[in-house]
Amino acid sequence: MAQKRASPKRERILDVAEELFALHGFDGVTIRQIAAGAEVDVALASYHFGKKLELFQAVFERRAMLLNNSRRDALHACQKEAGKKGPTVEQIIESFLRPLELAQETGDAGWRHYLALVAYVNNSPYWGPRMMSSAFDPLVGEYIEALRKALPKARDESLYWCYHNLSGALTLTLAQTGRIDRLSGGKCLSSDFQAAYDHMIPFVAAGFREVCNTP
Amino acid sequence: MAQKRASPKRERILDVAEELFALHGFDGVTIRQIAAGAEVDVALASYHFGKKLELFQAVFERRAMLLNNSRRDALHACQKEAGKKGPTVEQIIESFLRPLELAQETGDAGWRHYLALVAYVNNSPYWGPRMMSSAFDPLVGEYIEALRKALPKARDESLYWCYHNLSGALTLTLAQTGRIDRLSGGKCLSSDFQAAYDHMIPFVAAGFREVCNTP
DNA sequence: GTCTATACCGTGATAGAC
DNA sequence: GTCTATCACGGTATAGAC
Repeated sequence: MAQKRASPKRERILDVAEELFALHGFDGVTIRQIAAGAEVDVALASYHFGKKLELFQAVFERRAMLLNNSRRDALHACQKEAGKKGPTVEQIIESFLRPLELAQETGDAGWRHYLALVAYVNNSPYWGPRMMSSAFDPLVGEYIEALRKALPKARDESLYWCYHNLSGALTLTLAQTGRIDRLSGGKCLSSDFQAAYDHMIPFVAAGFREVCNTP
Repeated sequence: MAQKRASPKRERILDVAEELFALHGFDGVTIRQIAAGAEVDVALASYHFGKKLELFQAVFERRAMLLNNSRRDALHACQKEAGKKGPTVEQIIESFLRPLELAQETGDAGWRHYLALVAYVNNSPYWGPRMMSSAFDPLVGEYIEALRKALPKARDESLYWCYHNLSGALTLTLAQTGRIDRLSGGKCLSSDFQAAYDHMIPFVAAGFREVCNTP
């Protein structure tokens, strides 16, 4: 059933599937739409990936490791730079979010689509528990530990709920719904990631401090 | 094609559709599943609601007005209580969130499902722009105005981005994905709405102050 | 007016021939 | 790797029972 090596058509299937799944969800997309978008025969998707679900998982996993790596690098870099006293809350949040901004602002639209797909999965009561934890929670655990060090008085529950708030704000940003465009009458744009993170980082850091600086 | 009066089967269709749409999204649910869940004939859904899309909209709209009303009441109550100087950021956020907690903690599971559906819609790049703005943005505008009064130095963009962060944190809470349960090793529960809002309110209020107290 | 049984017809996932 | 056939399922319309 197909090797894992990169063939151009195989990659095109993944690219198109990524975009369509991000926009319409797993059930809102048909193999035929994907095949048409990639300009390949319907059957080639099953040839390379097997069932529709397996294609979905392949799309989800393709960039997960890359993302985890660049985040881990950013976290370790800021820890190294901060020395023994450890990084501040802002620095930690920054190292969590900026790798996403970098990915989104590559010319490669694929990263934007992929991150919208992660938003879909993370917010889904069906897919969330099935796919998010295994792919991302190990590294999130490292972030929580770094935050605990920066906020030594924090209760565990507070740390997790604050992370939950961060994750939610981030998820809505990744989803690219354009709602803020309308609400603000065009003053803010969903596509303006830099503005999103510039506002999110101090917002979230202040939230962590407020909630986690009391034992 | 049917009047709007309440018939028991009609309500059951709405209830089941609400739950299934919230869990699986529009395309992940079939009319037949809904009919089976409601123990009615397949054709009854089209009899009462017409096309699948219209059923979806009927579900979405059924509780939207009720929700807006209880929020508006809460906002006006806190404004009245605060007098001429106006309510604090905390009080405004509280009046935005607590009505949801009340709804979720009714015995009526319908409200939990409905709010999970709102989370699905709000986070969807497809449905979000089509359904959220018309239903909820007018009242959100009132909230923004109240916040502007409490944060007179704020730039417009900052207010909107902060609201976006609030909306994201809230959305993930409404979605009930159970991810925090795993991540925290059971210390926090998606189903514990009181804990969620108790942590969200100070978190968000501090974020607004941090980002919006500079011109 | 409310509801059921059934039929229609398009579409989708997938297997198997080539 | 590609093309085609299969077969189940889904949305919806219709006819008529209660």
